[in-house]
Amino acid sequence: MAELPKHYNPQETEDATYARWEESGYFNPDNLVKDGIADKDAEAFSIVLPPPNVTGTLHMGHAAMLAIEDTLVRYHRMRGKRTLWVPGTDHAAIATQTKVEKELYKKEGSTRHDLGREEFVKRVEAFAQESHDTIVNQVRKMGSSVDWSREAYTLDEARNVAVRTAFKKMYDDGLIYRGRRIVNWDPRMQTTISDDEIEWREERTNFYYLRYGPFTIATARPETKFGDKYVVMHPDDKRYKEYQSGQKLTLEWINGPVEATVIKDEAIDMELGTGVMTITPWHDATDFDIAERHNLDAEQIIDENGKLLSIAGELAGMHIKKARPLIVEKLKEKGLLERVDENYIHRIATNSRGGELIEPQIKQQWFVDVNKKFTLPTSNLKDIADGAEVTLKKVMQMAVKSGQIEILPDRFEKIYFHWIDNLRDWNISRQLWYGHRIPVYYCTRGNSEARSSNFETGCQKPIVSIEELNECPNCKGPLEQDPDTLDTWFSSGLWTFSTLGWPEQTADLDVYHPTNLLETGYDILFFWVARMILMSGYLLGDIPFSTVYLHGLVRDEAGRKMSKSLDNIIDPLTLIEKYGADATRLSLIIGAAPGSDVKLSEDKVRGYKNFTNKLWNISRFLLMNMEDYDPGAAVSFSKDDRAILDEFEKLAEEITKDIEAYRLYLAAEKLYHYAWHTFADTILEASKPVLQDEAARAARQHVLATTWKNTLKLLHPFVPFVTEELWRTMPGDKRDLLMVETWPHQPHA
RNA sequence: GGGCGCUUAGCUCAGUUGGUUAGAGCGCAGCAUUCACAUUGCUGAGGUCACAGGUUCGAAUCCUGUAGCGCCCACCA
Repeated sequence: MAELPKHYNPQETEDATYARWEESGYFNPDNLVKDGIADKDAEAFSIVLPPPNVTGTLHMGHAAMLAIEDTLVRYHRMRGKRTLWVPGTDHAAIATQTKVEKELYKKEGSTRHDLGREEFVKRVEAFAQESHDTIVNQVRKMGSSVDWSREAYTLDEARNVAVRTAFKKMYDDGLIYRGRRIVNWDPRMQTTISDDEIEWREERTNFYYLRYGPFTIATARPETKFGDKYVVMHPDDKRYKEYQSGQKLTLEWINGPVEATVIKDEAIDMELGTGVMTITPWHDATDFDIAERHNLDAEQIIDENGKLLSIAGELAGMHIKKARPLIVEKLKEKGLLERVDENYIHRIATNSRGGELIEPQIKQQWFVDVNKKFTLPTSNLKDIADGAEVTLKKVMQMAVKSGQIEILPDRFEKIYFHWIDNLRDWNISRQLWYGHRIPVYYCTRGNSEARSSNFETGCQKPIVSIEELNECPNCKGPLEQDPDTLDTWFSSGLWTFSTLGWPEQTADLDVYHPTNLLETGYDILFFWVARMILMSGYLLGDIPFSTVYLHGLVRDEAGRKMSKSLDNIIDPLTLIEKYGADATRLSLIIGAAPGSDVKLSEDKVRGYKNFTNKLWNISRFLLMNMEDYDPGAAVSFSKDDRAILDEFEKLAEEITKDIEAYRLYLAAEKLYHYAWHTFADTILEASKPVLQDEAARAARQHVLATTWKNTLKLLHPFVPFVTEELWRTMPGDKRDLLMVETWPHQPHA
């Protein structure tokens, strides 16, 4: 038996250990079955890796995610289950495209339009590939036991088929429609974004009270007011009962007299200001809704670059930022400005990916209708019968309300329901070039404005196709594909089953779907988790996973978010190099209850590095006292021997319970305490004289060897590298790899 | 405006359905040096469990209120 070095040096062994795991093939459950490690009809345990964005490198949040998921996966694998963890990456359309556009502008001074669509997409693909390789390397460094043979990308060929299939089915069921609606337009990125991608900020601005005929109206955005020709008040407002709905008034406005129409609508807050407002349906969501209800005209004031249109008269062509003070000046001159409130707090919408101001615009876009009824032919959803008529909203609600999906911590279930209650139709089209192109074609024969026509008859209808089309299937005429791409979450929503082969009815889909667990950050509960429930519910009539485990954010030691501007980012790879992957993993698991943020400091990681060294030295001590150990010899245990074995049994039971209940932080802490302060400080110290005693030595050797081996098993999911390395040195019966050893406690036995 | 959460030792956090003197890690103080490990061991100091009421034989734990911090949602023009 070789003697171990005095200290544990993770750098020397981690990569080789990972290579041994990978070469064994046991990350792939098919091999577990083939080699008899898992029974061929053993229970399955499957999770998908939330695919990291190919926008660069992994951060501490990813490291936390990998640590938690790998711990659970390794536990279930040791429990003898057919365990599958599917890896992959996400094309993250808007984030990736923005990143490449920025670099392009910085390095070459050119825009995507200078390159053209095809060339630009090539550049993005090259960047994505590079990021992908970096990410894959980092995933390995963390020790993640993912099945690389099943790796997927949200934008690869197989996923494209899934996306087009899903789109077509939804379109055919009337759940996807194209419509002119008010959307969130980012003038800088030149694309729309969904409601969820908006980040609201508060800003102190001037609030202008303007004379509008006999009324006073108020606005923070006078530059939108040129075209206002509807004046709206609440139907119950007694102050304005002399005005009738539909009544016309001629009054003096910014660029001369206008004919205004009185509208009565209950959306108006009588308490607020004067209780009267004018509306700008083209550039405000509330106003748009009012206009829709009363069938009013909408006029565009601001163009897609944020500049005023001809309606602004002499200010046409000017950017709204510049124009505002000039408009105010003009209003003042005309005597239309009554007063200004200078301390008004205005909420402004910005793009959460890039921070640019959002300018609402009316645009032709594709939407998913979340309130439209459809029939679910077959349903595995609890409380929804085969053939039931439901809506997407209802599917999302029922999956959680019925208890079929459990969200941890459970307070997020409330947040989830609240979000669904407020959910509006999902804008899925993006004016980006990187992403799944919308699988819709327009026949352009005799129809030069194909995309803006209303598609009533024949081949003037849009053609939705799973296969790529080159000519119109009706008239063989030329086709034009919709230039837009899909919201990245449309493809991510399919992730649990698109990675398993859907739309093919594969064996993987049969065995591993629904997945058991979805572990991700709480910040993407709506973006992703909800969309997966929607897609799986609709396309499969099933849940995508039965448990959702939401981890918190990894913050710096002062509790601040890690960000470039604060320069407080800790790179997981740096930590791994300095302290080892095991110490890094433990520091992200201990003290991290689901849903709560973790504060990370290097001190914490250093502490766990010491712990891995302690484990090393426990083994070292044991080996030094095992030269004459005969694992097969019959021994009789003393009372103390039995006490050690009993105590371990209790520990194993507790750890198992904690892991089953997703209390990883508790399990890890208990193991830490047991290994260090019970096994090393108490049991080993007490064993030193016992090992000197000829009569008691053999039994104690046996107790220490078996207990320590079992402790390594319990520890393995948390600190896989050091335990795997130590496993090689342990005497007695064992499998080659600790990774596929049997868990030392069977629950429900 | 609506909703949710947090507040326990200097710091980071446990405390699983209310039950004996409230725990851990880090940090701090003292002691120990060729013992598996100084990346160590032993000992110790340190808490009116945010505050005020209430329920109970018994409350860090349940209820009500207050304060501070944080998060989510929302069409106050």
